[in-house]
Amino acid sequence: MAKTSIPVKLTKTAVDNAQPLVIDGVPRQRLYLDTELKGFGLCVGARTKTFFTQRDMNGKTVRVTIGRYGVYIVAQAREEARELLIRMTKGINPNREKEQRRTASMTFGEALTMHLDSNKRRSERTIHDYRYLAEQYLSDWLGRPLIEFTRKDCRDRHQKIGIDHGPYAANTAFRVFRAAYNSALKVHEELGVNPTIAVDWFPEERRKAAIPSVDLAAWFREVLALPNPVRRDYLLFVMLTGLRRQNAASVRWSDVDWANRALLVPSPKSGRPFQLPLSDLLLDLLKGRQGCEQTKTVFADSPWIFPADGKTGHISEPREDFGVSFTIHGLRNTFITVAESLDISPYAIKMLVNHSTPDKQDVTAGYITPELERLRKPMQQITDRLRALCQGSLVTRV
DNA sequence: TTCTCAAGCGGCCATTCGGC
DNA sequence: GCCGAATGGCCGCTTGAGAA
Repeated sequence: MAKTSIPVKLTKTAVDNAQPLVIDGVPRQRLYLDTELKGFGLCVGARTKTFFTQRDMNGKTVRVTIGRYGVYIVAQAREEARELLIRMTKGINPNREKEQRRTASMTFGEALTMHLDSNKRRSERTIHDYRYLAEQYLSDWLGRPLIEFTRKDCRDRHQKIGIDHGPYAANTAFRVFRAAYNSALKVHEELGVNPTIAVDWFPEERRKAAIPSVDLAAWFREVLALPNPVRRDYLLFVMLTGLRRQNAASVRWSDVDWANRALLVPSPKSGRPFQLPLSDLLLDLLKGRQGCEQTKTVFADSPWIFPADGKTGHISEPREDFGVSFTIHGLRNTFITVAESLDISPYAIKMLVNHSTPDKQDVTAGYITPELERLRKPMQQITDRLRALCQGSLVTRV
């Protein structure tokens, strides 16, 4: 069997010639142990040659890395090894020392730099925002070692920022601190639990961009006046289904279950395919699309309900010059807002808009057919309310 | 679409273990 | 003290959930 360690006088020539062990064509580490200075050696891997020292301490072998060949020449490594061995003889474990030094010295600023410099791709905007937040709200913490921060420090500072600058500033500033700390924690396990665990986060309102109910009638009139029927029907479809815009844009005729009056959404963001009940108005809309001249002629072979010229073959980001300002996602928010204004359970709303629910992990059941009938009534209620709002008949009551 | 965060995976390397 | 093997951690990469 090939030896994994070889006694040799470590010289430049010996190190240059040192090769890793190769078993079945796979390179494995091989140790070259110096015959001149006991405890000094070279670890040769597939790509690197690393000097080390090794000595038994308290019954266990402690091996300390000196550095890579190329950075160190043999003489420098041997000298370093000699010093390390002297200290190890005195009972000092250099690995423990190294660990403690690293932990004790890394500051919040360094951790933040490490976090932002990591190989994860981040936009310029993100980097700018993180730096701004750290310098704006935690500037006096940047030079402080992470190991010094306590849970009380984090909790108190978060509260103070909240009072001085508002809850959103406090939360975002501490998200930055948390991320930087967690990055450091990947390197320094000794840092322990992230002290932001003690932060009493301020509640945040989810930003919504629903079309105000008073504007819905005007919006509806503008939609009906659109010259392109595909765009017109797409906007109404998003509003009436509450689907995410990509899911709505990519629905196919084969996704429509006419018999069960349902639409299959095969790949929503949640990952779980689900069936959405189709209200009367949605069925009418889809039948209208089927009967449309454009569908029968120009897009006769298209699998898409909202076909378009272009790479995907279906509609993409329609931008219309509307009097009523809105976004496509805002139509989904409008659906949710209207649903919330009705006497519909939060669970049913979550199911309808495909948000995560407590039973989310149950993906083995496939499509959620048992939910379909339970959701049919609330879906019809939402559609009826949206129709009334669009026709302007409920504006004064909502 | 963009971003954070978490988790999984494989390859490689630093460190530890245990027998001699 | 030496030696071979095992272990565990780091790194790069990918994927996916969730939020906005």
